[in-house]
Amino acid sequence: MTATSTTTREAEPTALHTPVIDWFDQHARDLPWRRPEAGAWGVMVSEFMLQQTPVNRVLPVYEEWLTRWPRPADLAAEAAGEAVRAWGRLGYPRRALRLHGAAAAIAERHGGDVPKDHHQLLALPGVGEYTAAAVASFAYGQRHAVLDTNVRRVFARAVSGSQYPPNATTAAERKLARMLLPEDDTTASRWAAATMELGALVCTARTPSCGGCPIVDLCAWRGAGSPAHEGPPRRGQTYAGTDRQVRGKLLAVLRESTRPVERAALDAVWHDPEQRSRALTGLLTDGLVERLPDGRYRLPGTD
DNA sequence: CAGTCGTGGTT
DNA sequence: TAACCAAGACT
Repeated sequence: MTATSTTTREAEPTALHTPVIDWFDQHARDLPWRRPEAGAWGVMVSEFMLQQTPVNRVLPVYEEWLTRWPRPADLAAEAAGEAVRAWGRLGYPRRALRLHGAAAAIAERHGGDVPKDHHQLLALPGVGEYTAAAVASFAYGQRHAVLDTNVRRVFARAVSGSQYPPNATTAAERKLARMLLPEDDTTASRWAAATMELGALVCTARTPSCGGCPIVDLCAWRGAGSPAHEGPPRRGQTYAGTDRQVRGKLLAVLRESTRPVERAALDAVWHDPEQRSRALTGLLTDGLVERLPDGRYRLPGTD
């Protein structure tokens, strides 16, 4: 026997794998981007949409996009403004612009196929550390540490014994995630999806369902008596009255209009002229809005 | 590294 | 009801 009798009471890193993956086999949601027919492009589209937007709101828009633009080249052939319009009310519409840009880069540089290489993925607009790892892992079955907010919370609790992870991803978290990663690609990919799902369904931020957790007996946070988060409040951003709200209102007008709109129509969305102007300038700078020679406005490239 | 960037459901 | 939260990226 490999007598790995440790003197500590810490579980072996691999002790978490089987219960979490078995739980995933039983409880994984049947999401469209997890089905084989989704392909790498489906996975990539879903990852963009899921950046800061809940699954339930993504589902219908995802279906629309994949039906309308089944391949990256299909999206790349459209005006960027069409992507912004089809983004609907998912929020953070710059993601639509970036996804359109990623599709164009894939069409031009990668022969129309979502690249498999992690470094090439990272080079695409809108693809950061998380999304590159997620696409490589979920679409191509590669072995990557996939650190999203769910996984970070699961690790913070189960391993580090904290209620919440740090505000920003730390080097220590990356190191831990790599240490916990199963050796073979297939299991690692499964592990990534399973830990994410566990965080989304059981080990939730507000009120975790520890009764249904497959690793509750191994959880360091539970073992410590579920201590409350220490330190300053983790976030706090009001939305009402911010430039973001004004930008949202402006863009909503343009999204819903097939035709270019007059400046007056945009001015009607907000009372404060200064903030209005600042928001519109920001949208123009970001490339989310286009100003025509006649002074009207529209989503970029739309007729 | 902290600020910015949408939107809507839940507590 | 105000605050929190949701598969982040970018500057």
